[in-house]
Amino acid sequence: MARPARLTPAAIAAAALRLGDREGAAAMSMRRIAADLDCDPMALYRHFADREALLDAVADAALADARDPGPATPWDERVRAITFAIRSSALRHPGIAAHVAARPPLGENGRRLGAGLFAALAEAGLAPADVVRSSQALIAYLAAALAMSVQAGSRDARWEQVSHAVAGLPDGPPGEEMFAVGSEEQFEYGLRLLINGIRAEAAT
Amino acid sequence: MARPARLTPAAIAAAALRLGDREGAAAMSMRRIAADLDCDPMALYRHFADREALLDAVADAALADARDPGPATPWDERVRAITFAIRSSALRHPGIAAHVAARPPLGENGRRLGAGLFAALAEAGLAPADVVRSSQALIAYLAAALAMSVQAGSRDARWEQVSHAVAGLPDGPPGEEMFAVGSEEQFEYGLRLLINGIRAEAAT
DNA sequence: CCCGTATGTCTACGCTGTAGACATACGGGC
DNA sequence: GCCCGTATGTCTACAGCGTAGACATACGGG
Repeated sequence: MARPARLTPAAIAAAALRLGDREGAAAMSMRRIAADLDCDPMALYRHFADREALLDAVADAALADARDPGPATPWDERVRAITFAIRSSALRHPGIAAHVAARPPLGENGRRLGAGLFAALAEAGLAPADVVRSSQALIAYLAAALAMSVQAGSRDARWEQVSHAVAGLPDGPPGEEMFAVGSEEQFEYGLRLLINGIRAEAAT
Repeated sequence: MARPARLTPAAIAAAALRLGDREGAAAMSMRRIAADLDCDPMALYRHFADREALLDAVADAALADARDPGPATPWDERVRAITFAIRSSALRHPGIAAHVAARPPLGENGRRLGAGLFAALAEAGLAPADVVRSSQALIAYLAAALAMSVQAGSRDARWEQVSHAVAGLPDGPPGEEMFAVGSEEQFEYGLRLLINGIRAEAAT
């Protein structure tokens, strides 16, 4: 990657994101990112306090194309849409999906999507305190499902082992998606549980 | 810590757990653990394939005192009990709670508690496939809530900033627990959403 | 008694994040 | 036009990490 005229936080984050996509999460070290930008590793510290701050920016950059359908959409569909948008944006960059999941959404995109979630839940008729609690439950679920999706693809797919071990099933063929942990279908099921729970809560 | 007569996986995990409790997650390096056991770092590799495997054992050890109330308890209370037990066991060891959250529960204790969860959900009347899906949704939520609890205590409590930023509230006094993200009350709220969602699902 | 295996030790390699001193380039005030 | 303060990038160096590979020792069964 050619070096830009001047380094900026956005350019650095974008370069790191591409690097992570291309070579995996482990490649996103300060030295490696700097090499990709053809600059000194220490130059990055002029723009980010530390590696953690840089990765936060990368995580937010990964959410740039996640869209909130806006207030015209019914609240439950909007919640679904925002949640799925975050999920698929993050999964498009598996290298940093784990980081997206592990960090509070403090960047520009995170705040934008969070605001949409708040608005949708308020429209559902929840009390303000429950709006906060519900959205955090949703984000928590989303984050963990994301982390599992990423892990399921790597290592030895150990989550499948869990289902087998716990269910006491034989270790034969897994019956396909029954144990596809990070799958979209699995994700959607849990999301439905939460949305139905929210609907019930709003009705009281 | 005195060195045991012979190193065993259990002894190593226990020592690492104590070390993590005493000096924080960052202290659980192979070198530091070995120093605590008064042995060579490489000796640990005779008992664990790599650091990751060792931390898995530590995470499982942290769940040793989490209890499943057993089949006599109604399914929803049992789900609550197991989930809370895992949460509080993990929080008792904040140094490794993040690791508990990030790893599939493949250890002895993890399987035991997972089996309890499966049994409770089956008793709720869910189809087998939905038992798996629901339990994974619960575990996902639990894991993320755990991770947030731990983070909330460290760094700069940035999750609170999220609520403020997204809600567009002034940065004045936080109104106490309204934004206490990893709090037990927040956790319980999300858990109730899920359990109510499960109940609804089981009714169909 | 002896040998194979299990266990622990030592050294070394390549990597990490980042502190601190230094060079350079730029933009506004005289 | 010059000059200086600040912003930006570079260099060196340090302490720490996980762990590969060769080596020593200790133990239990034939």
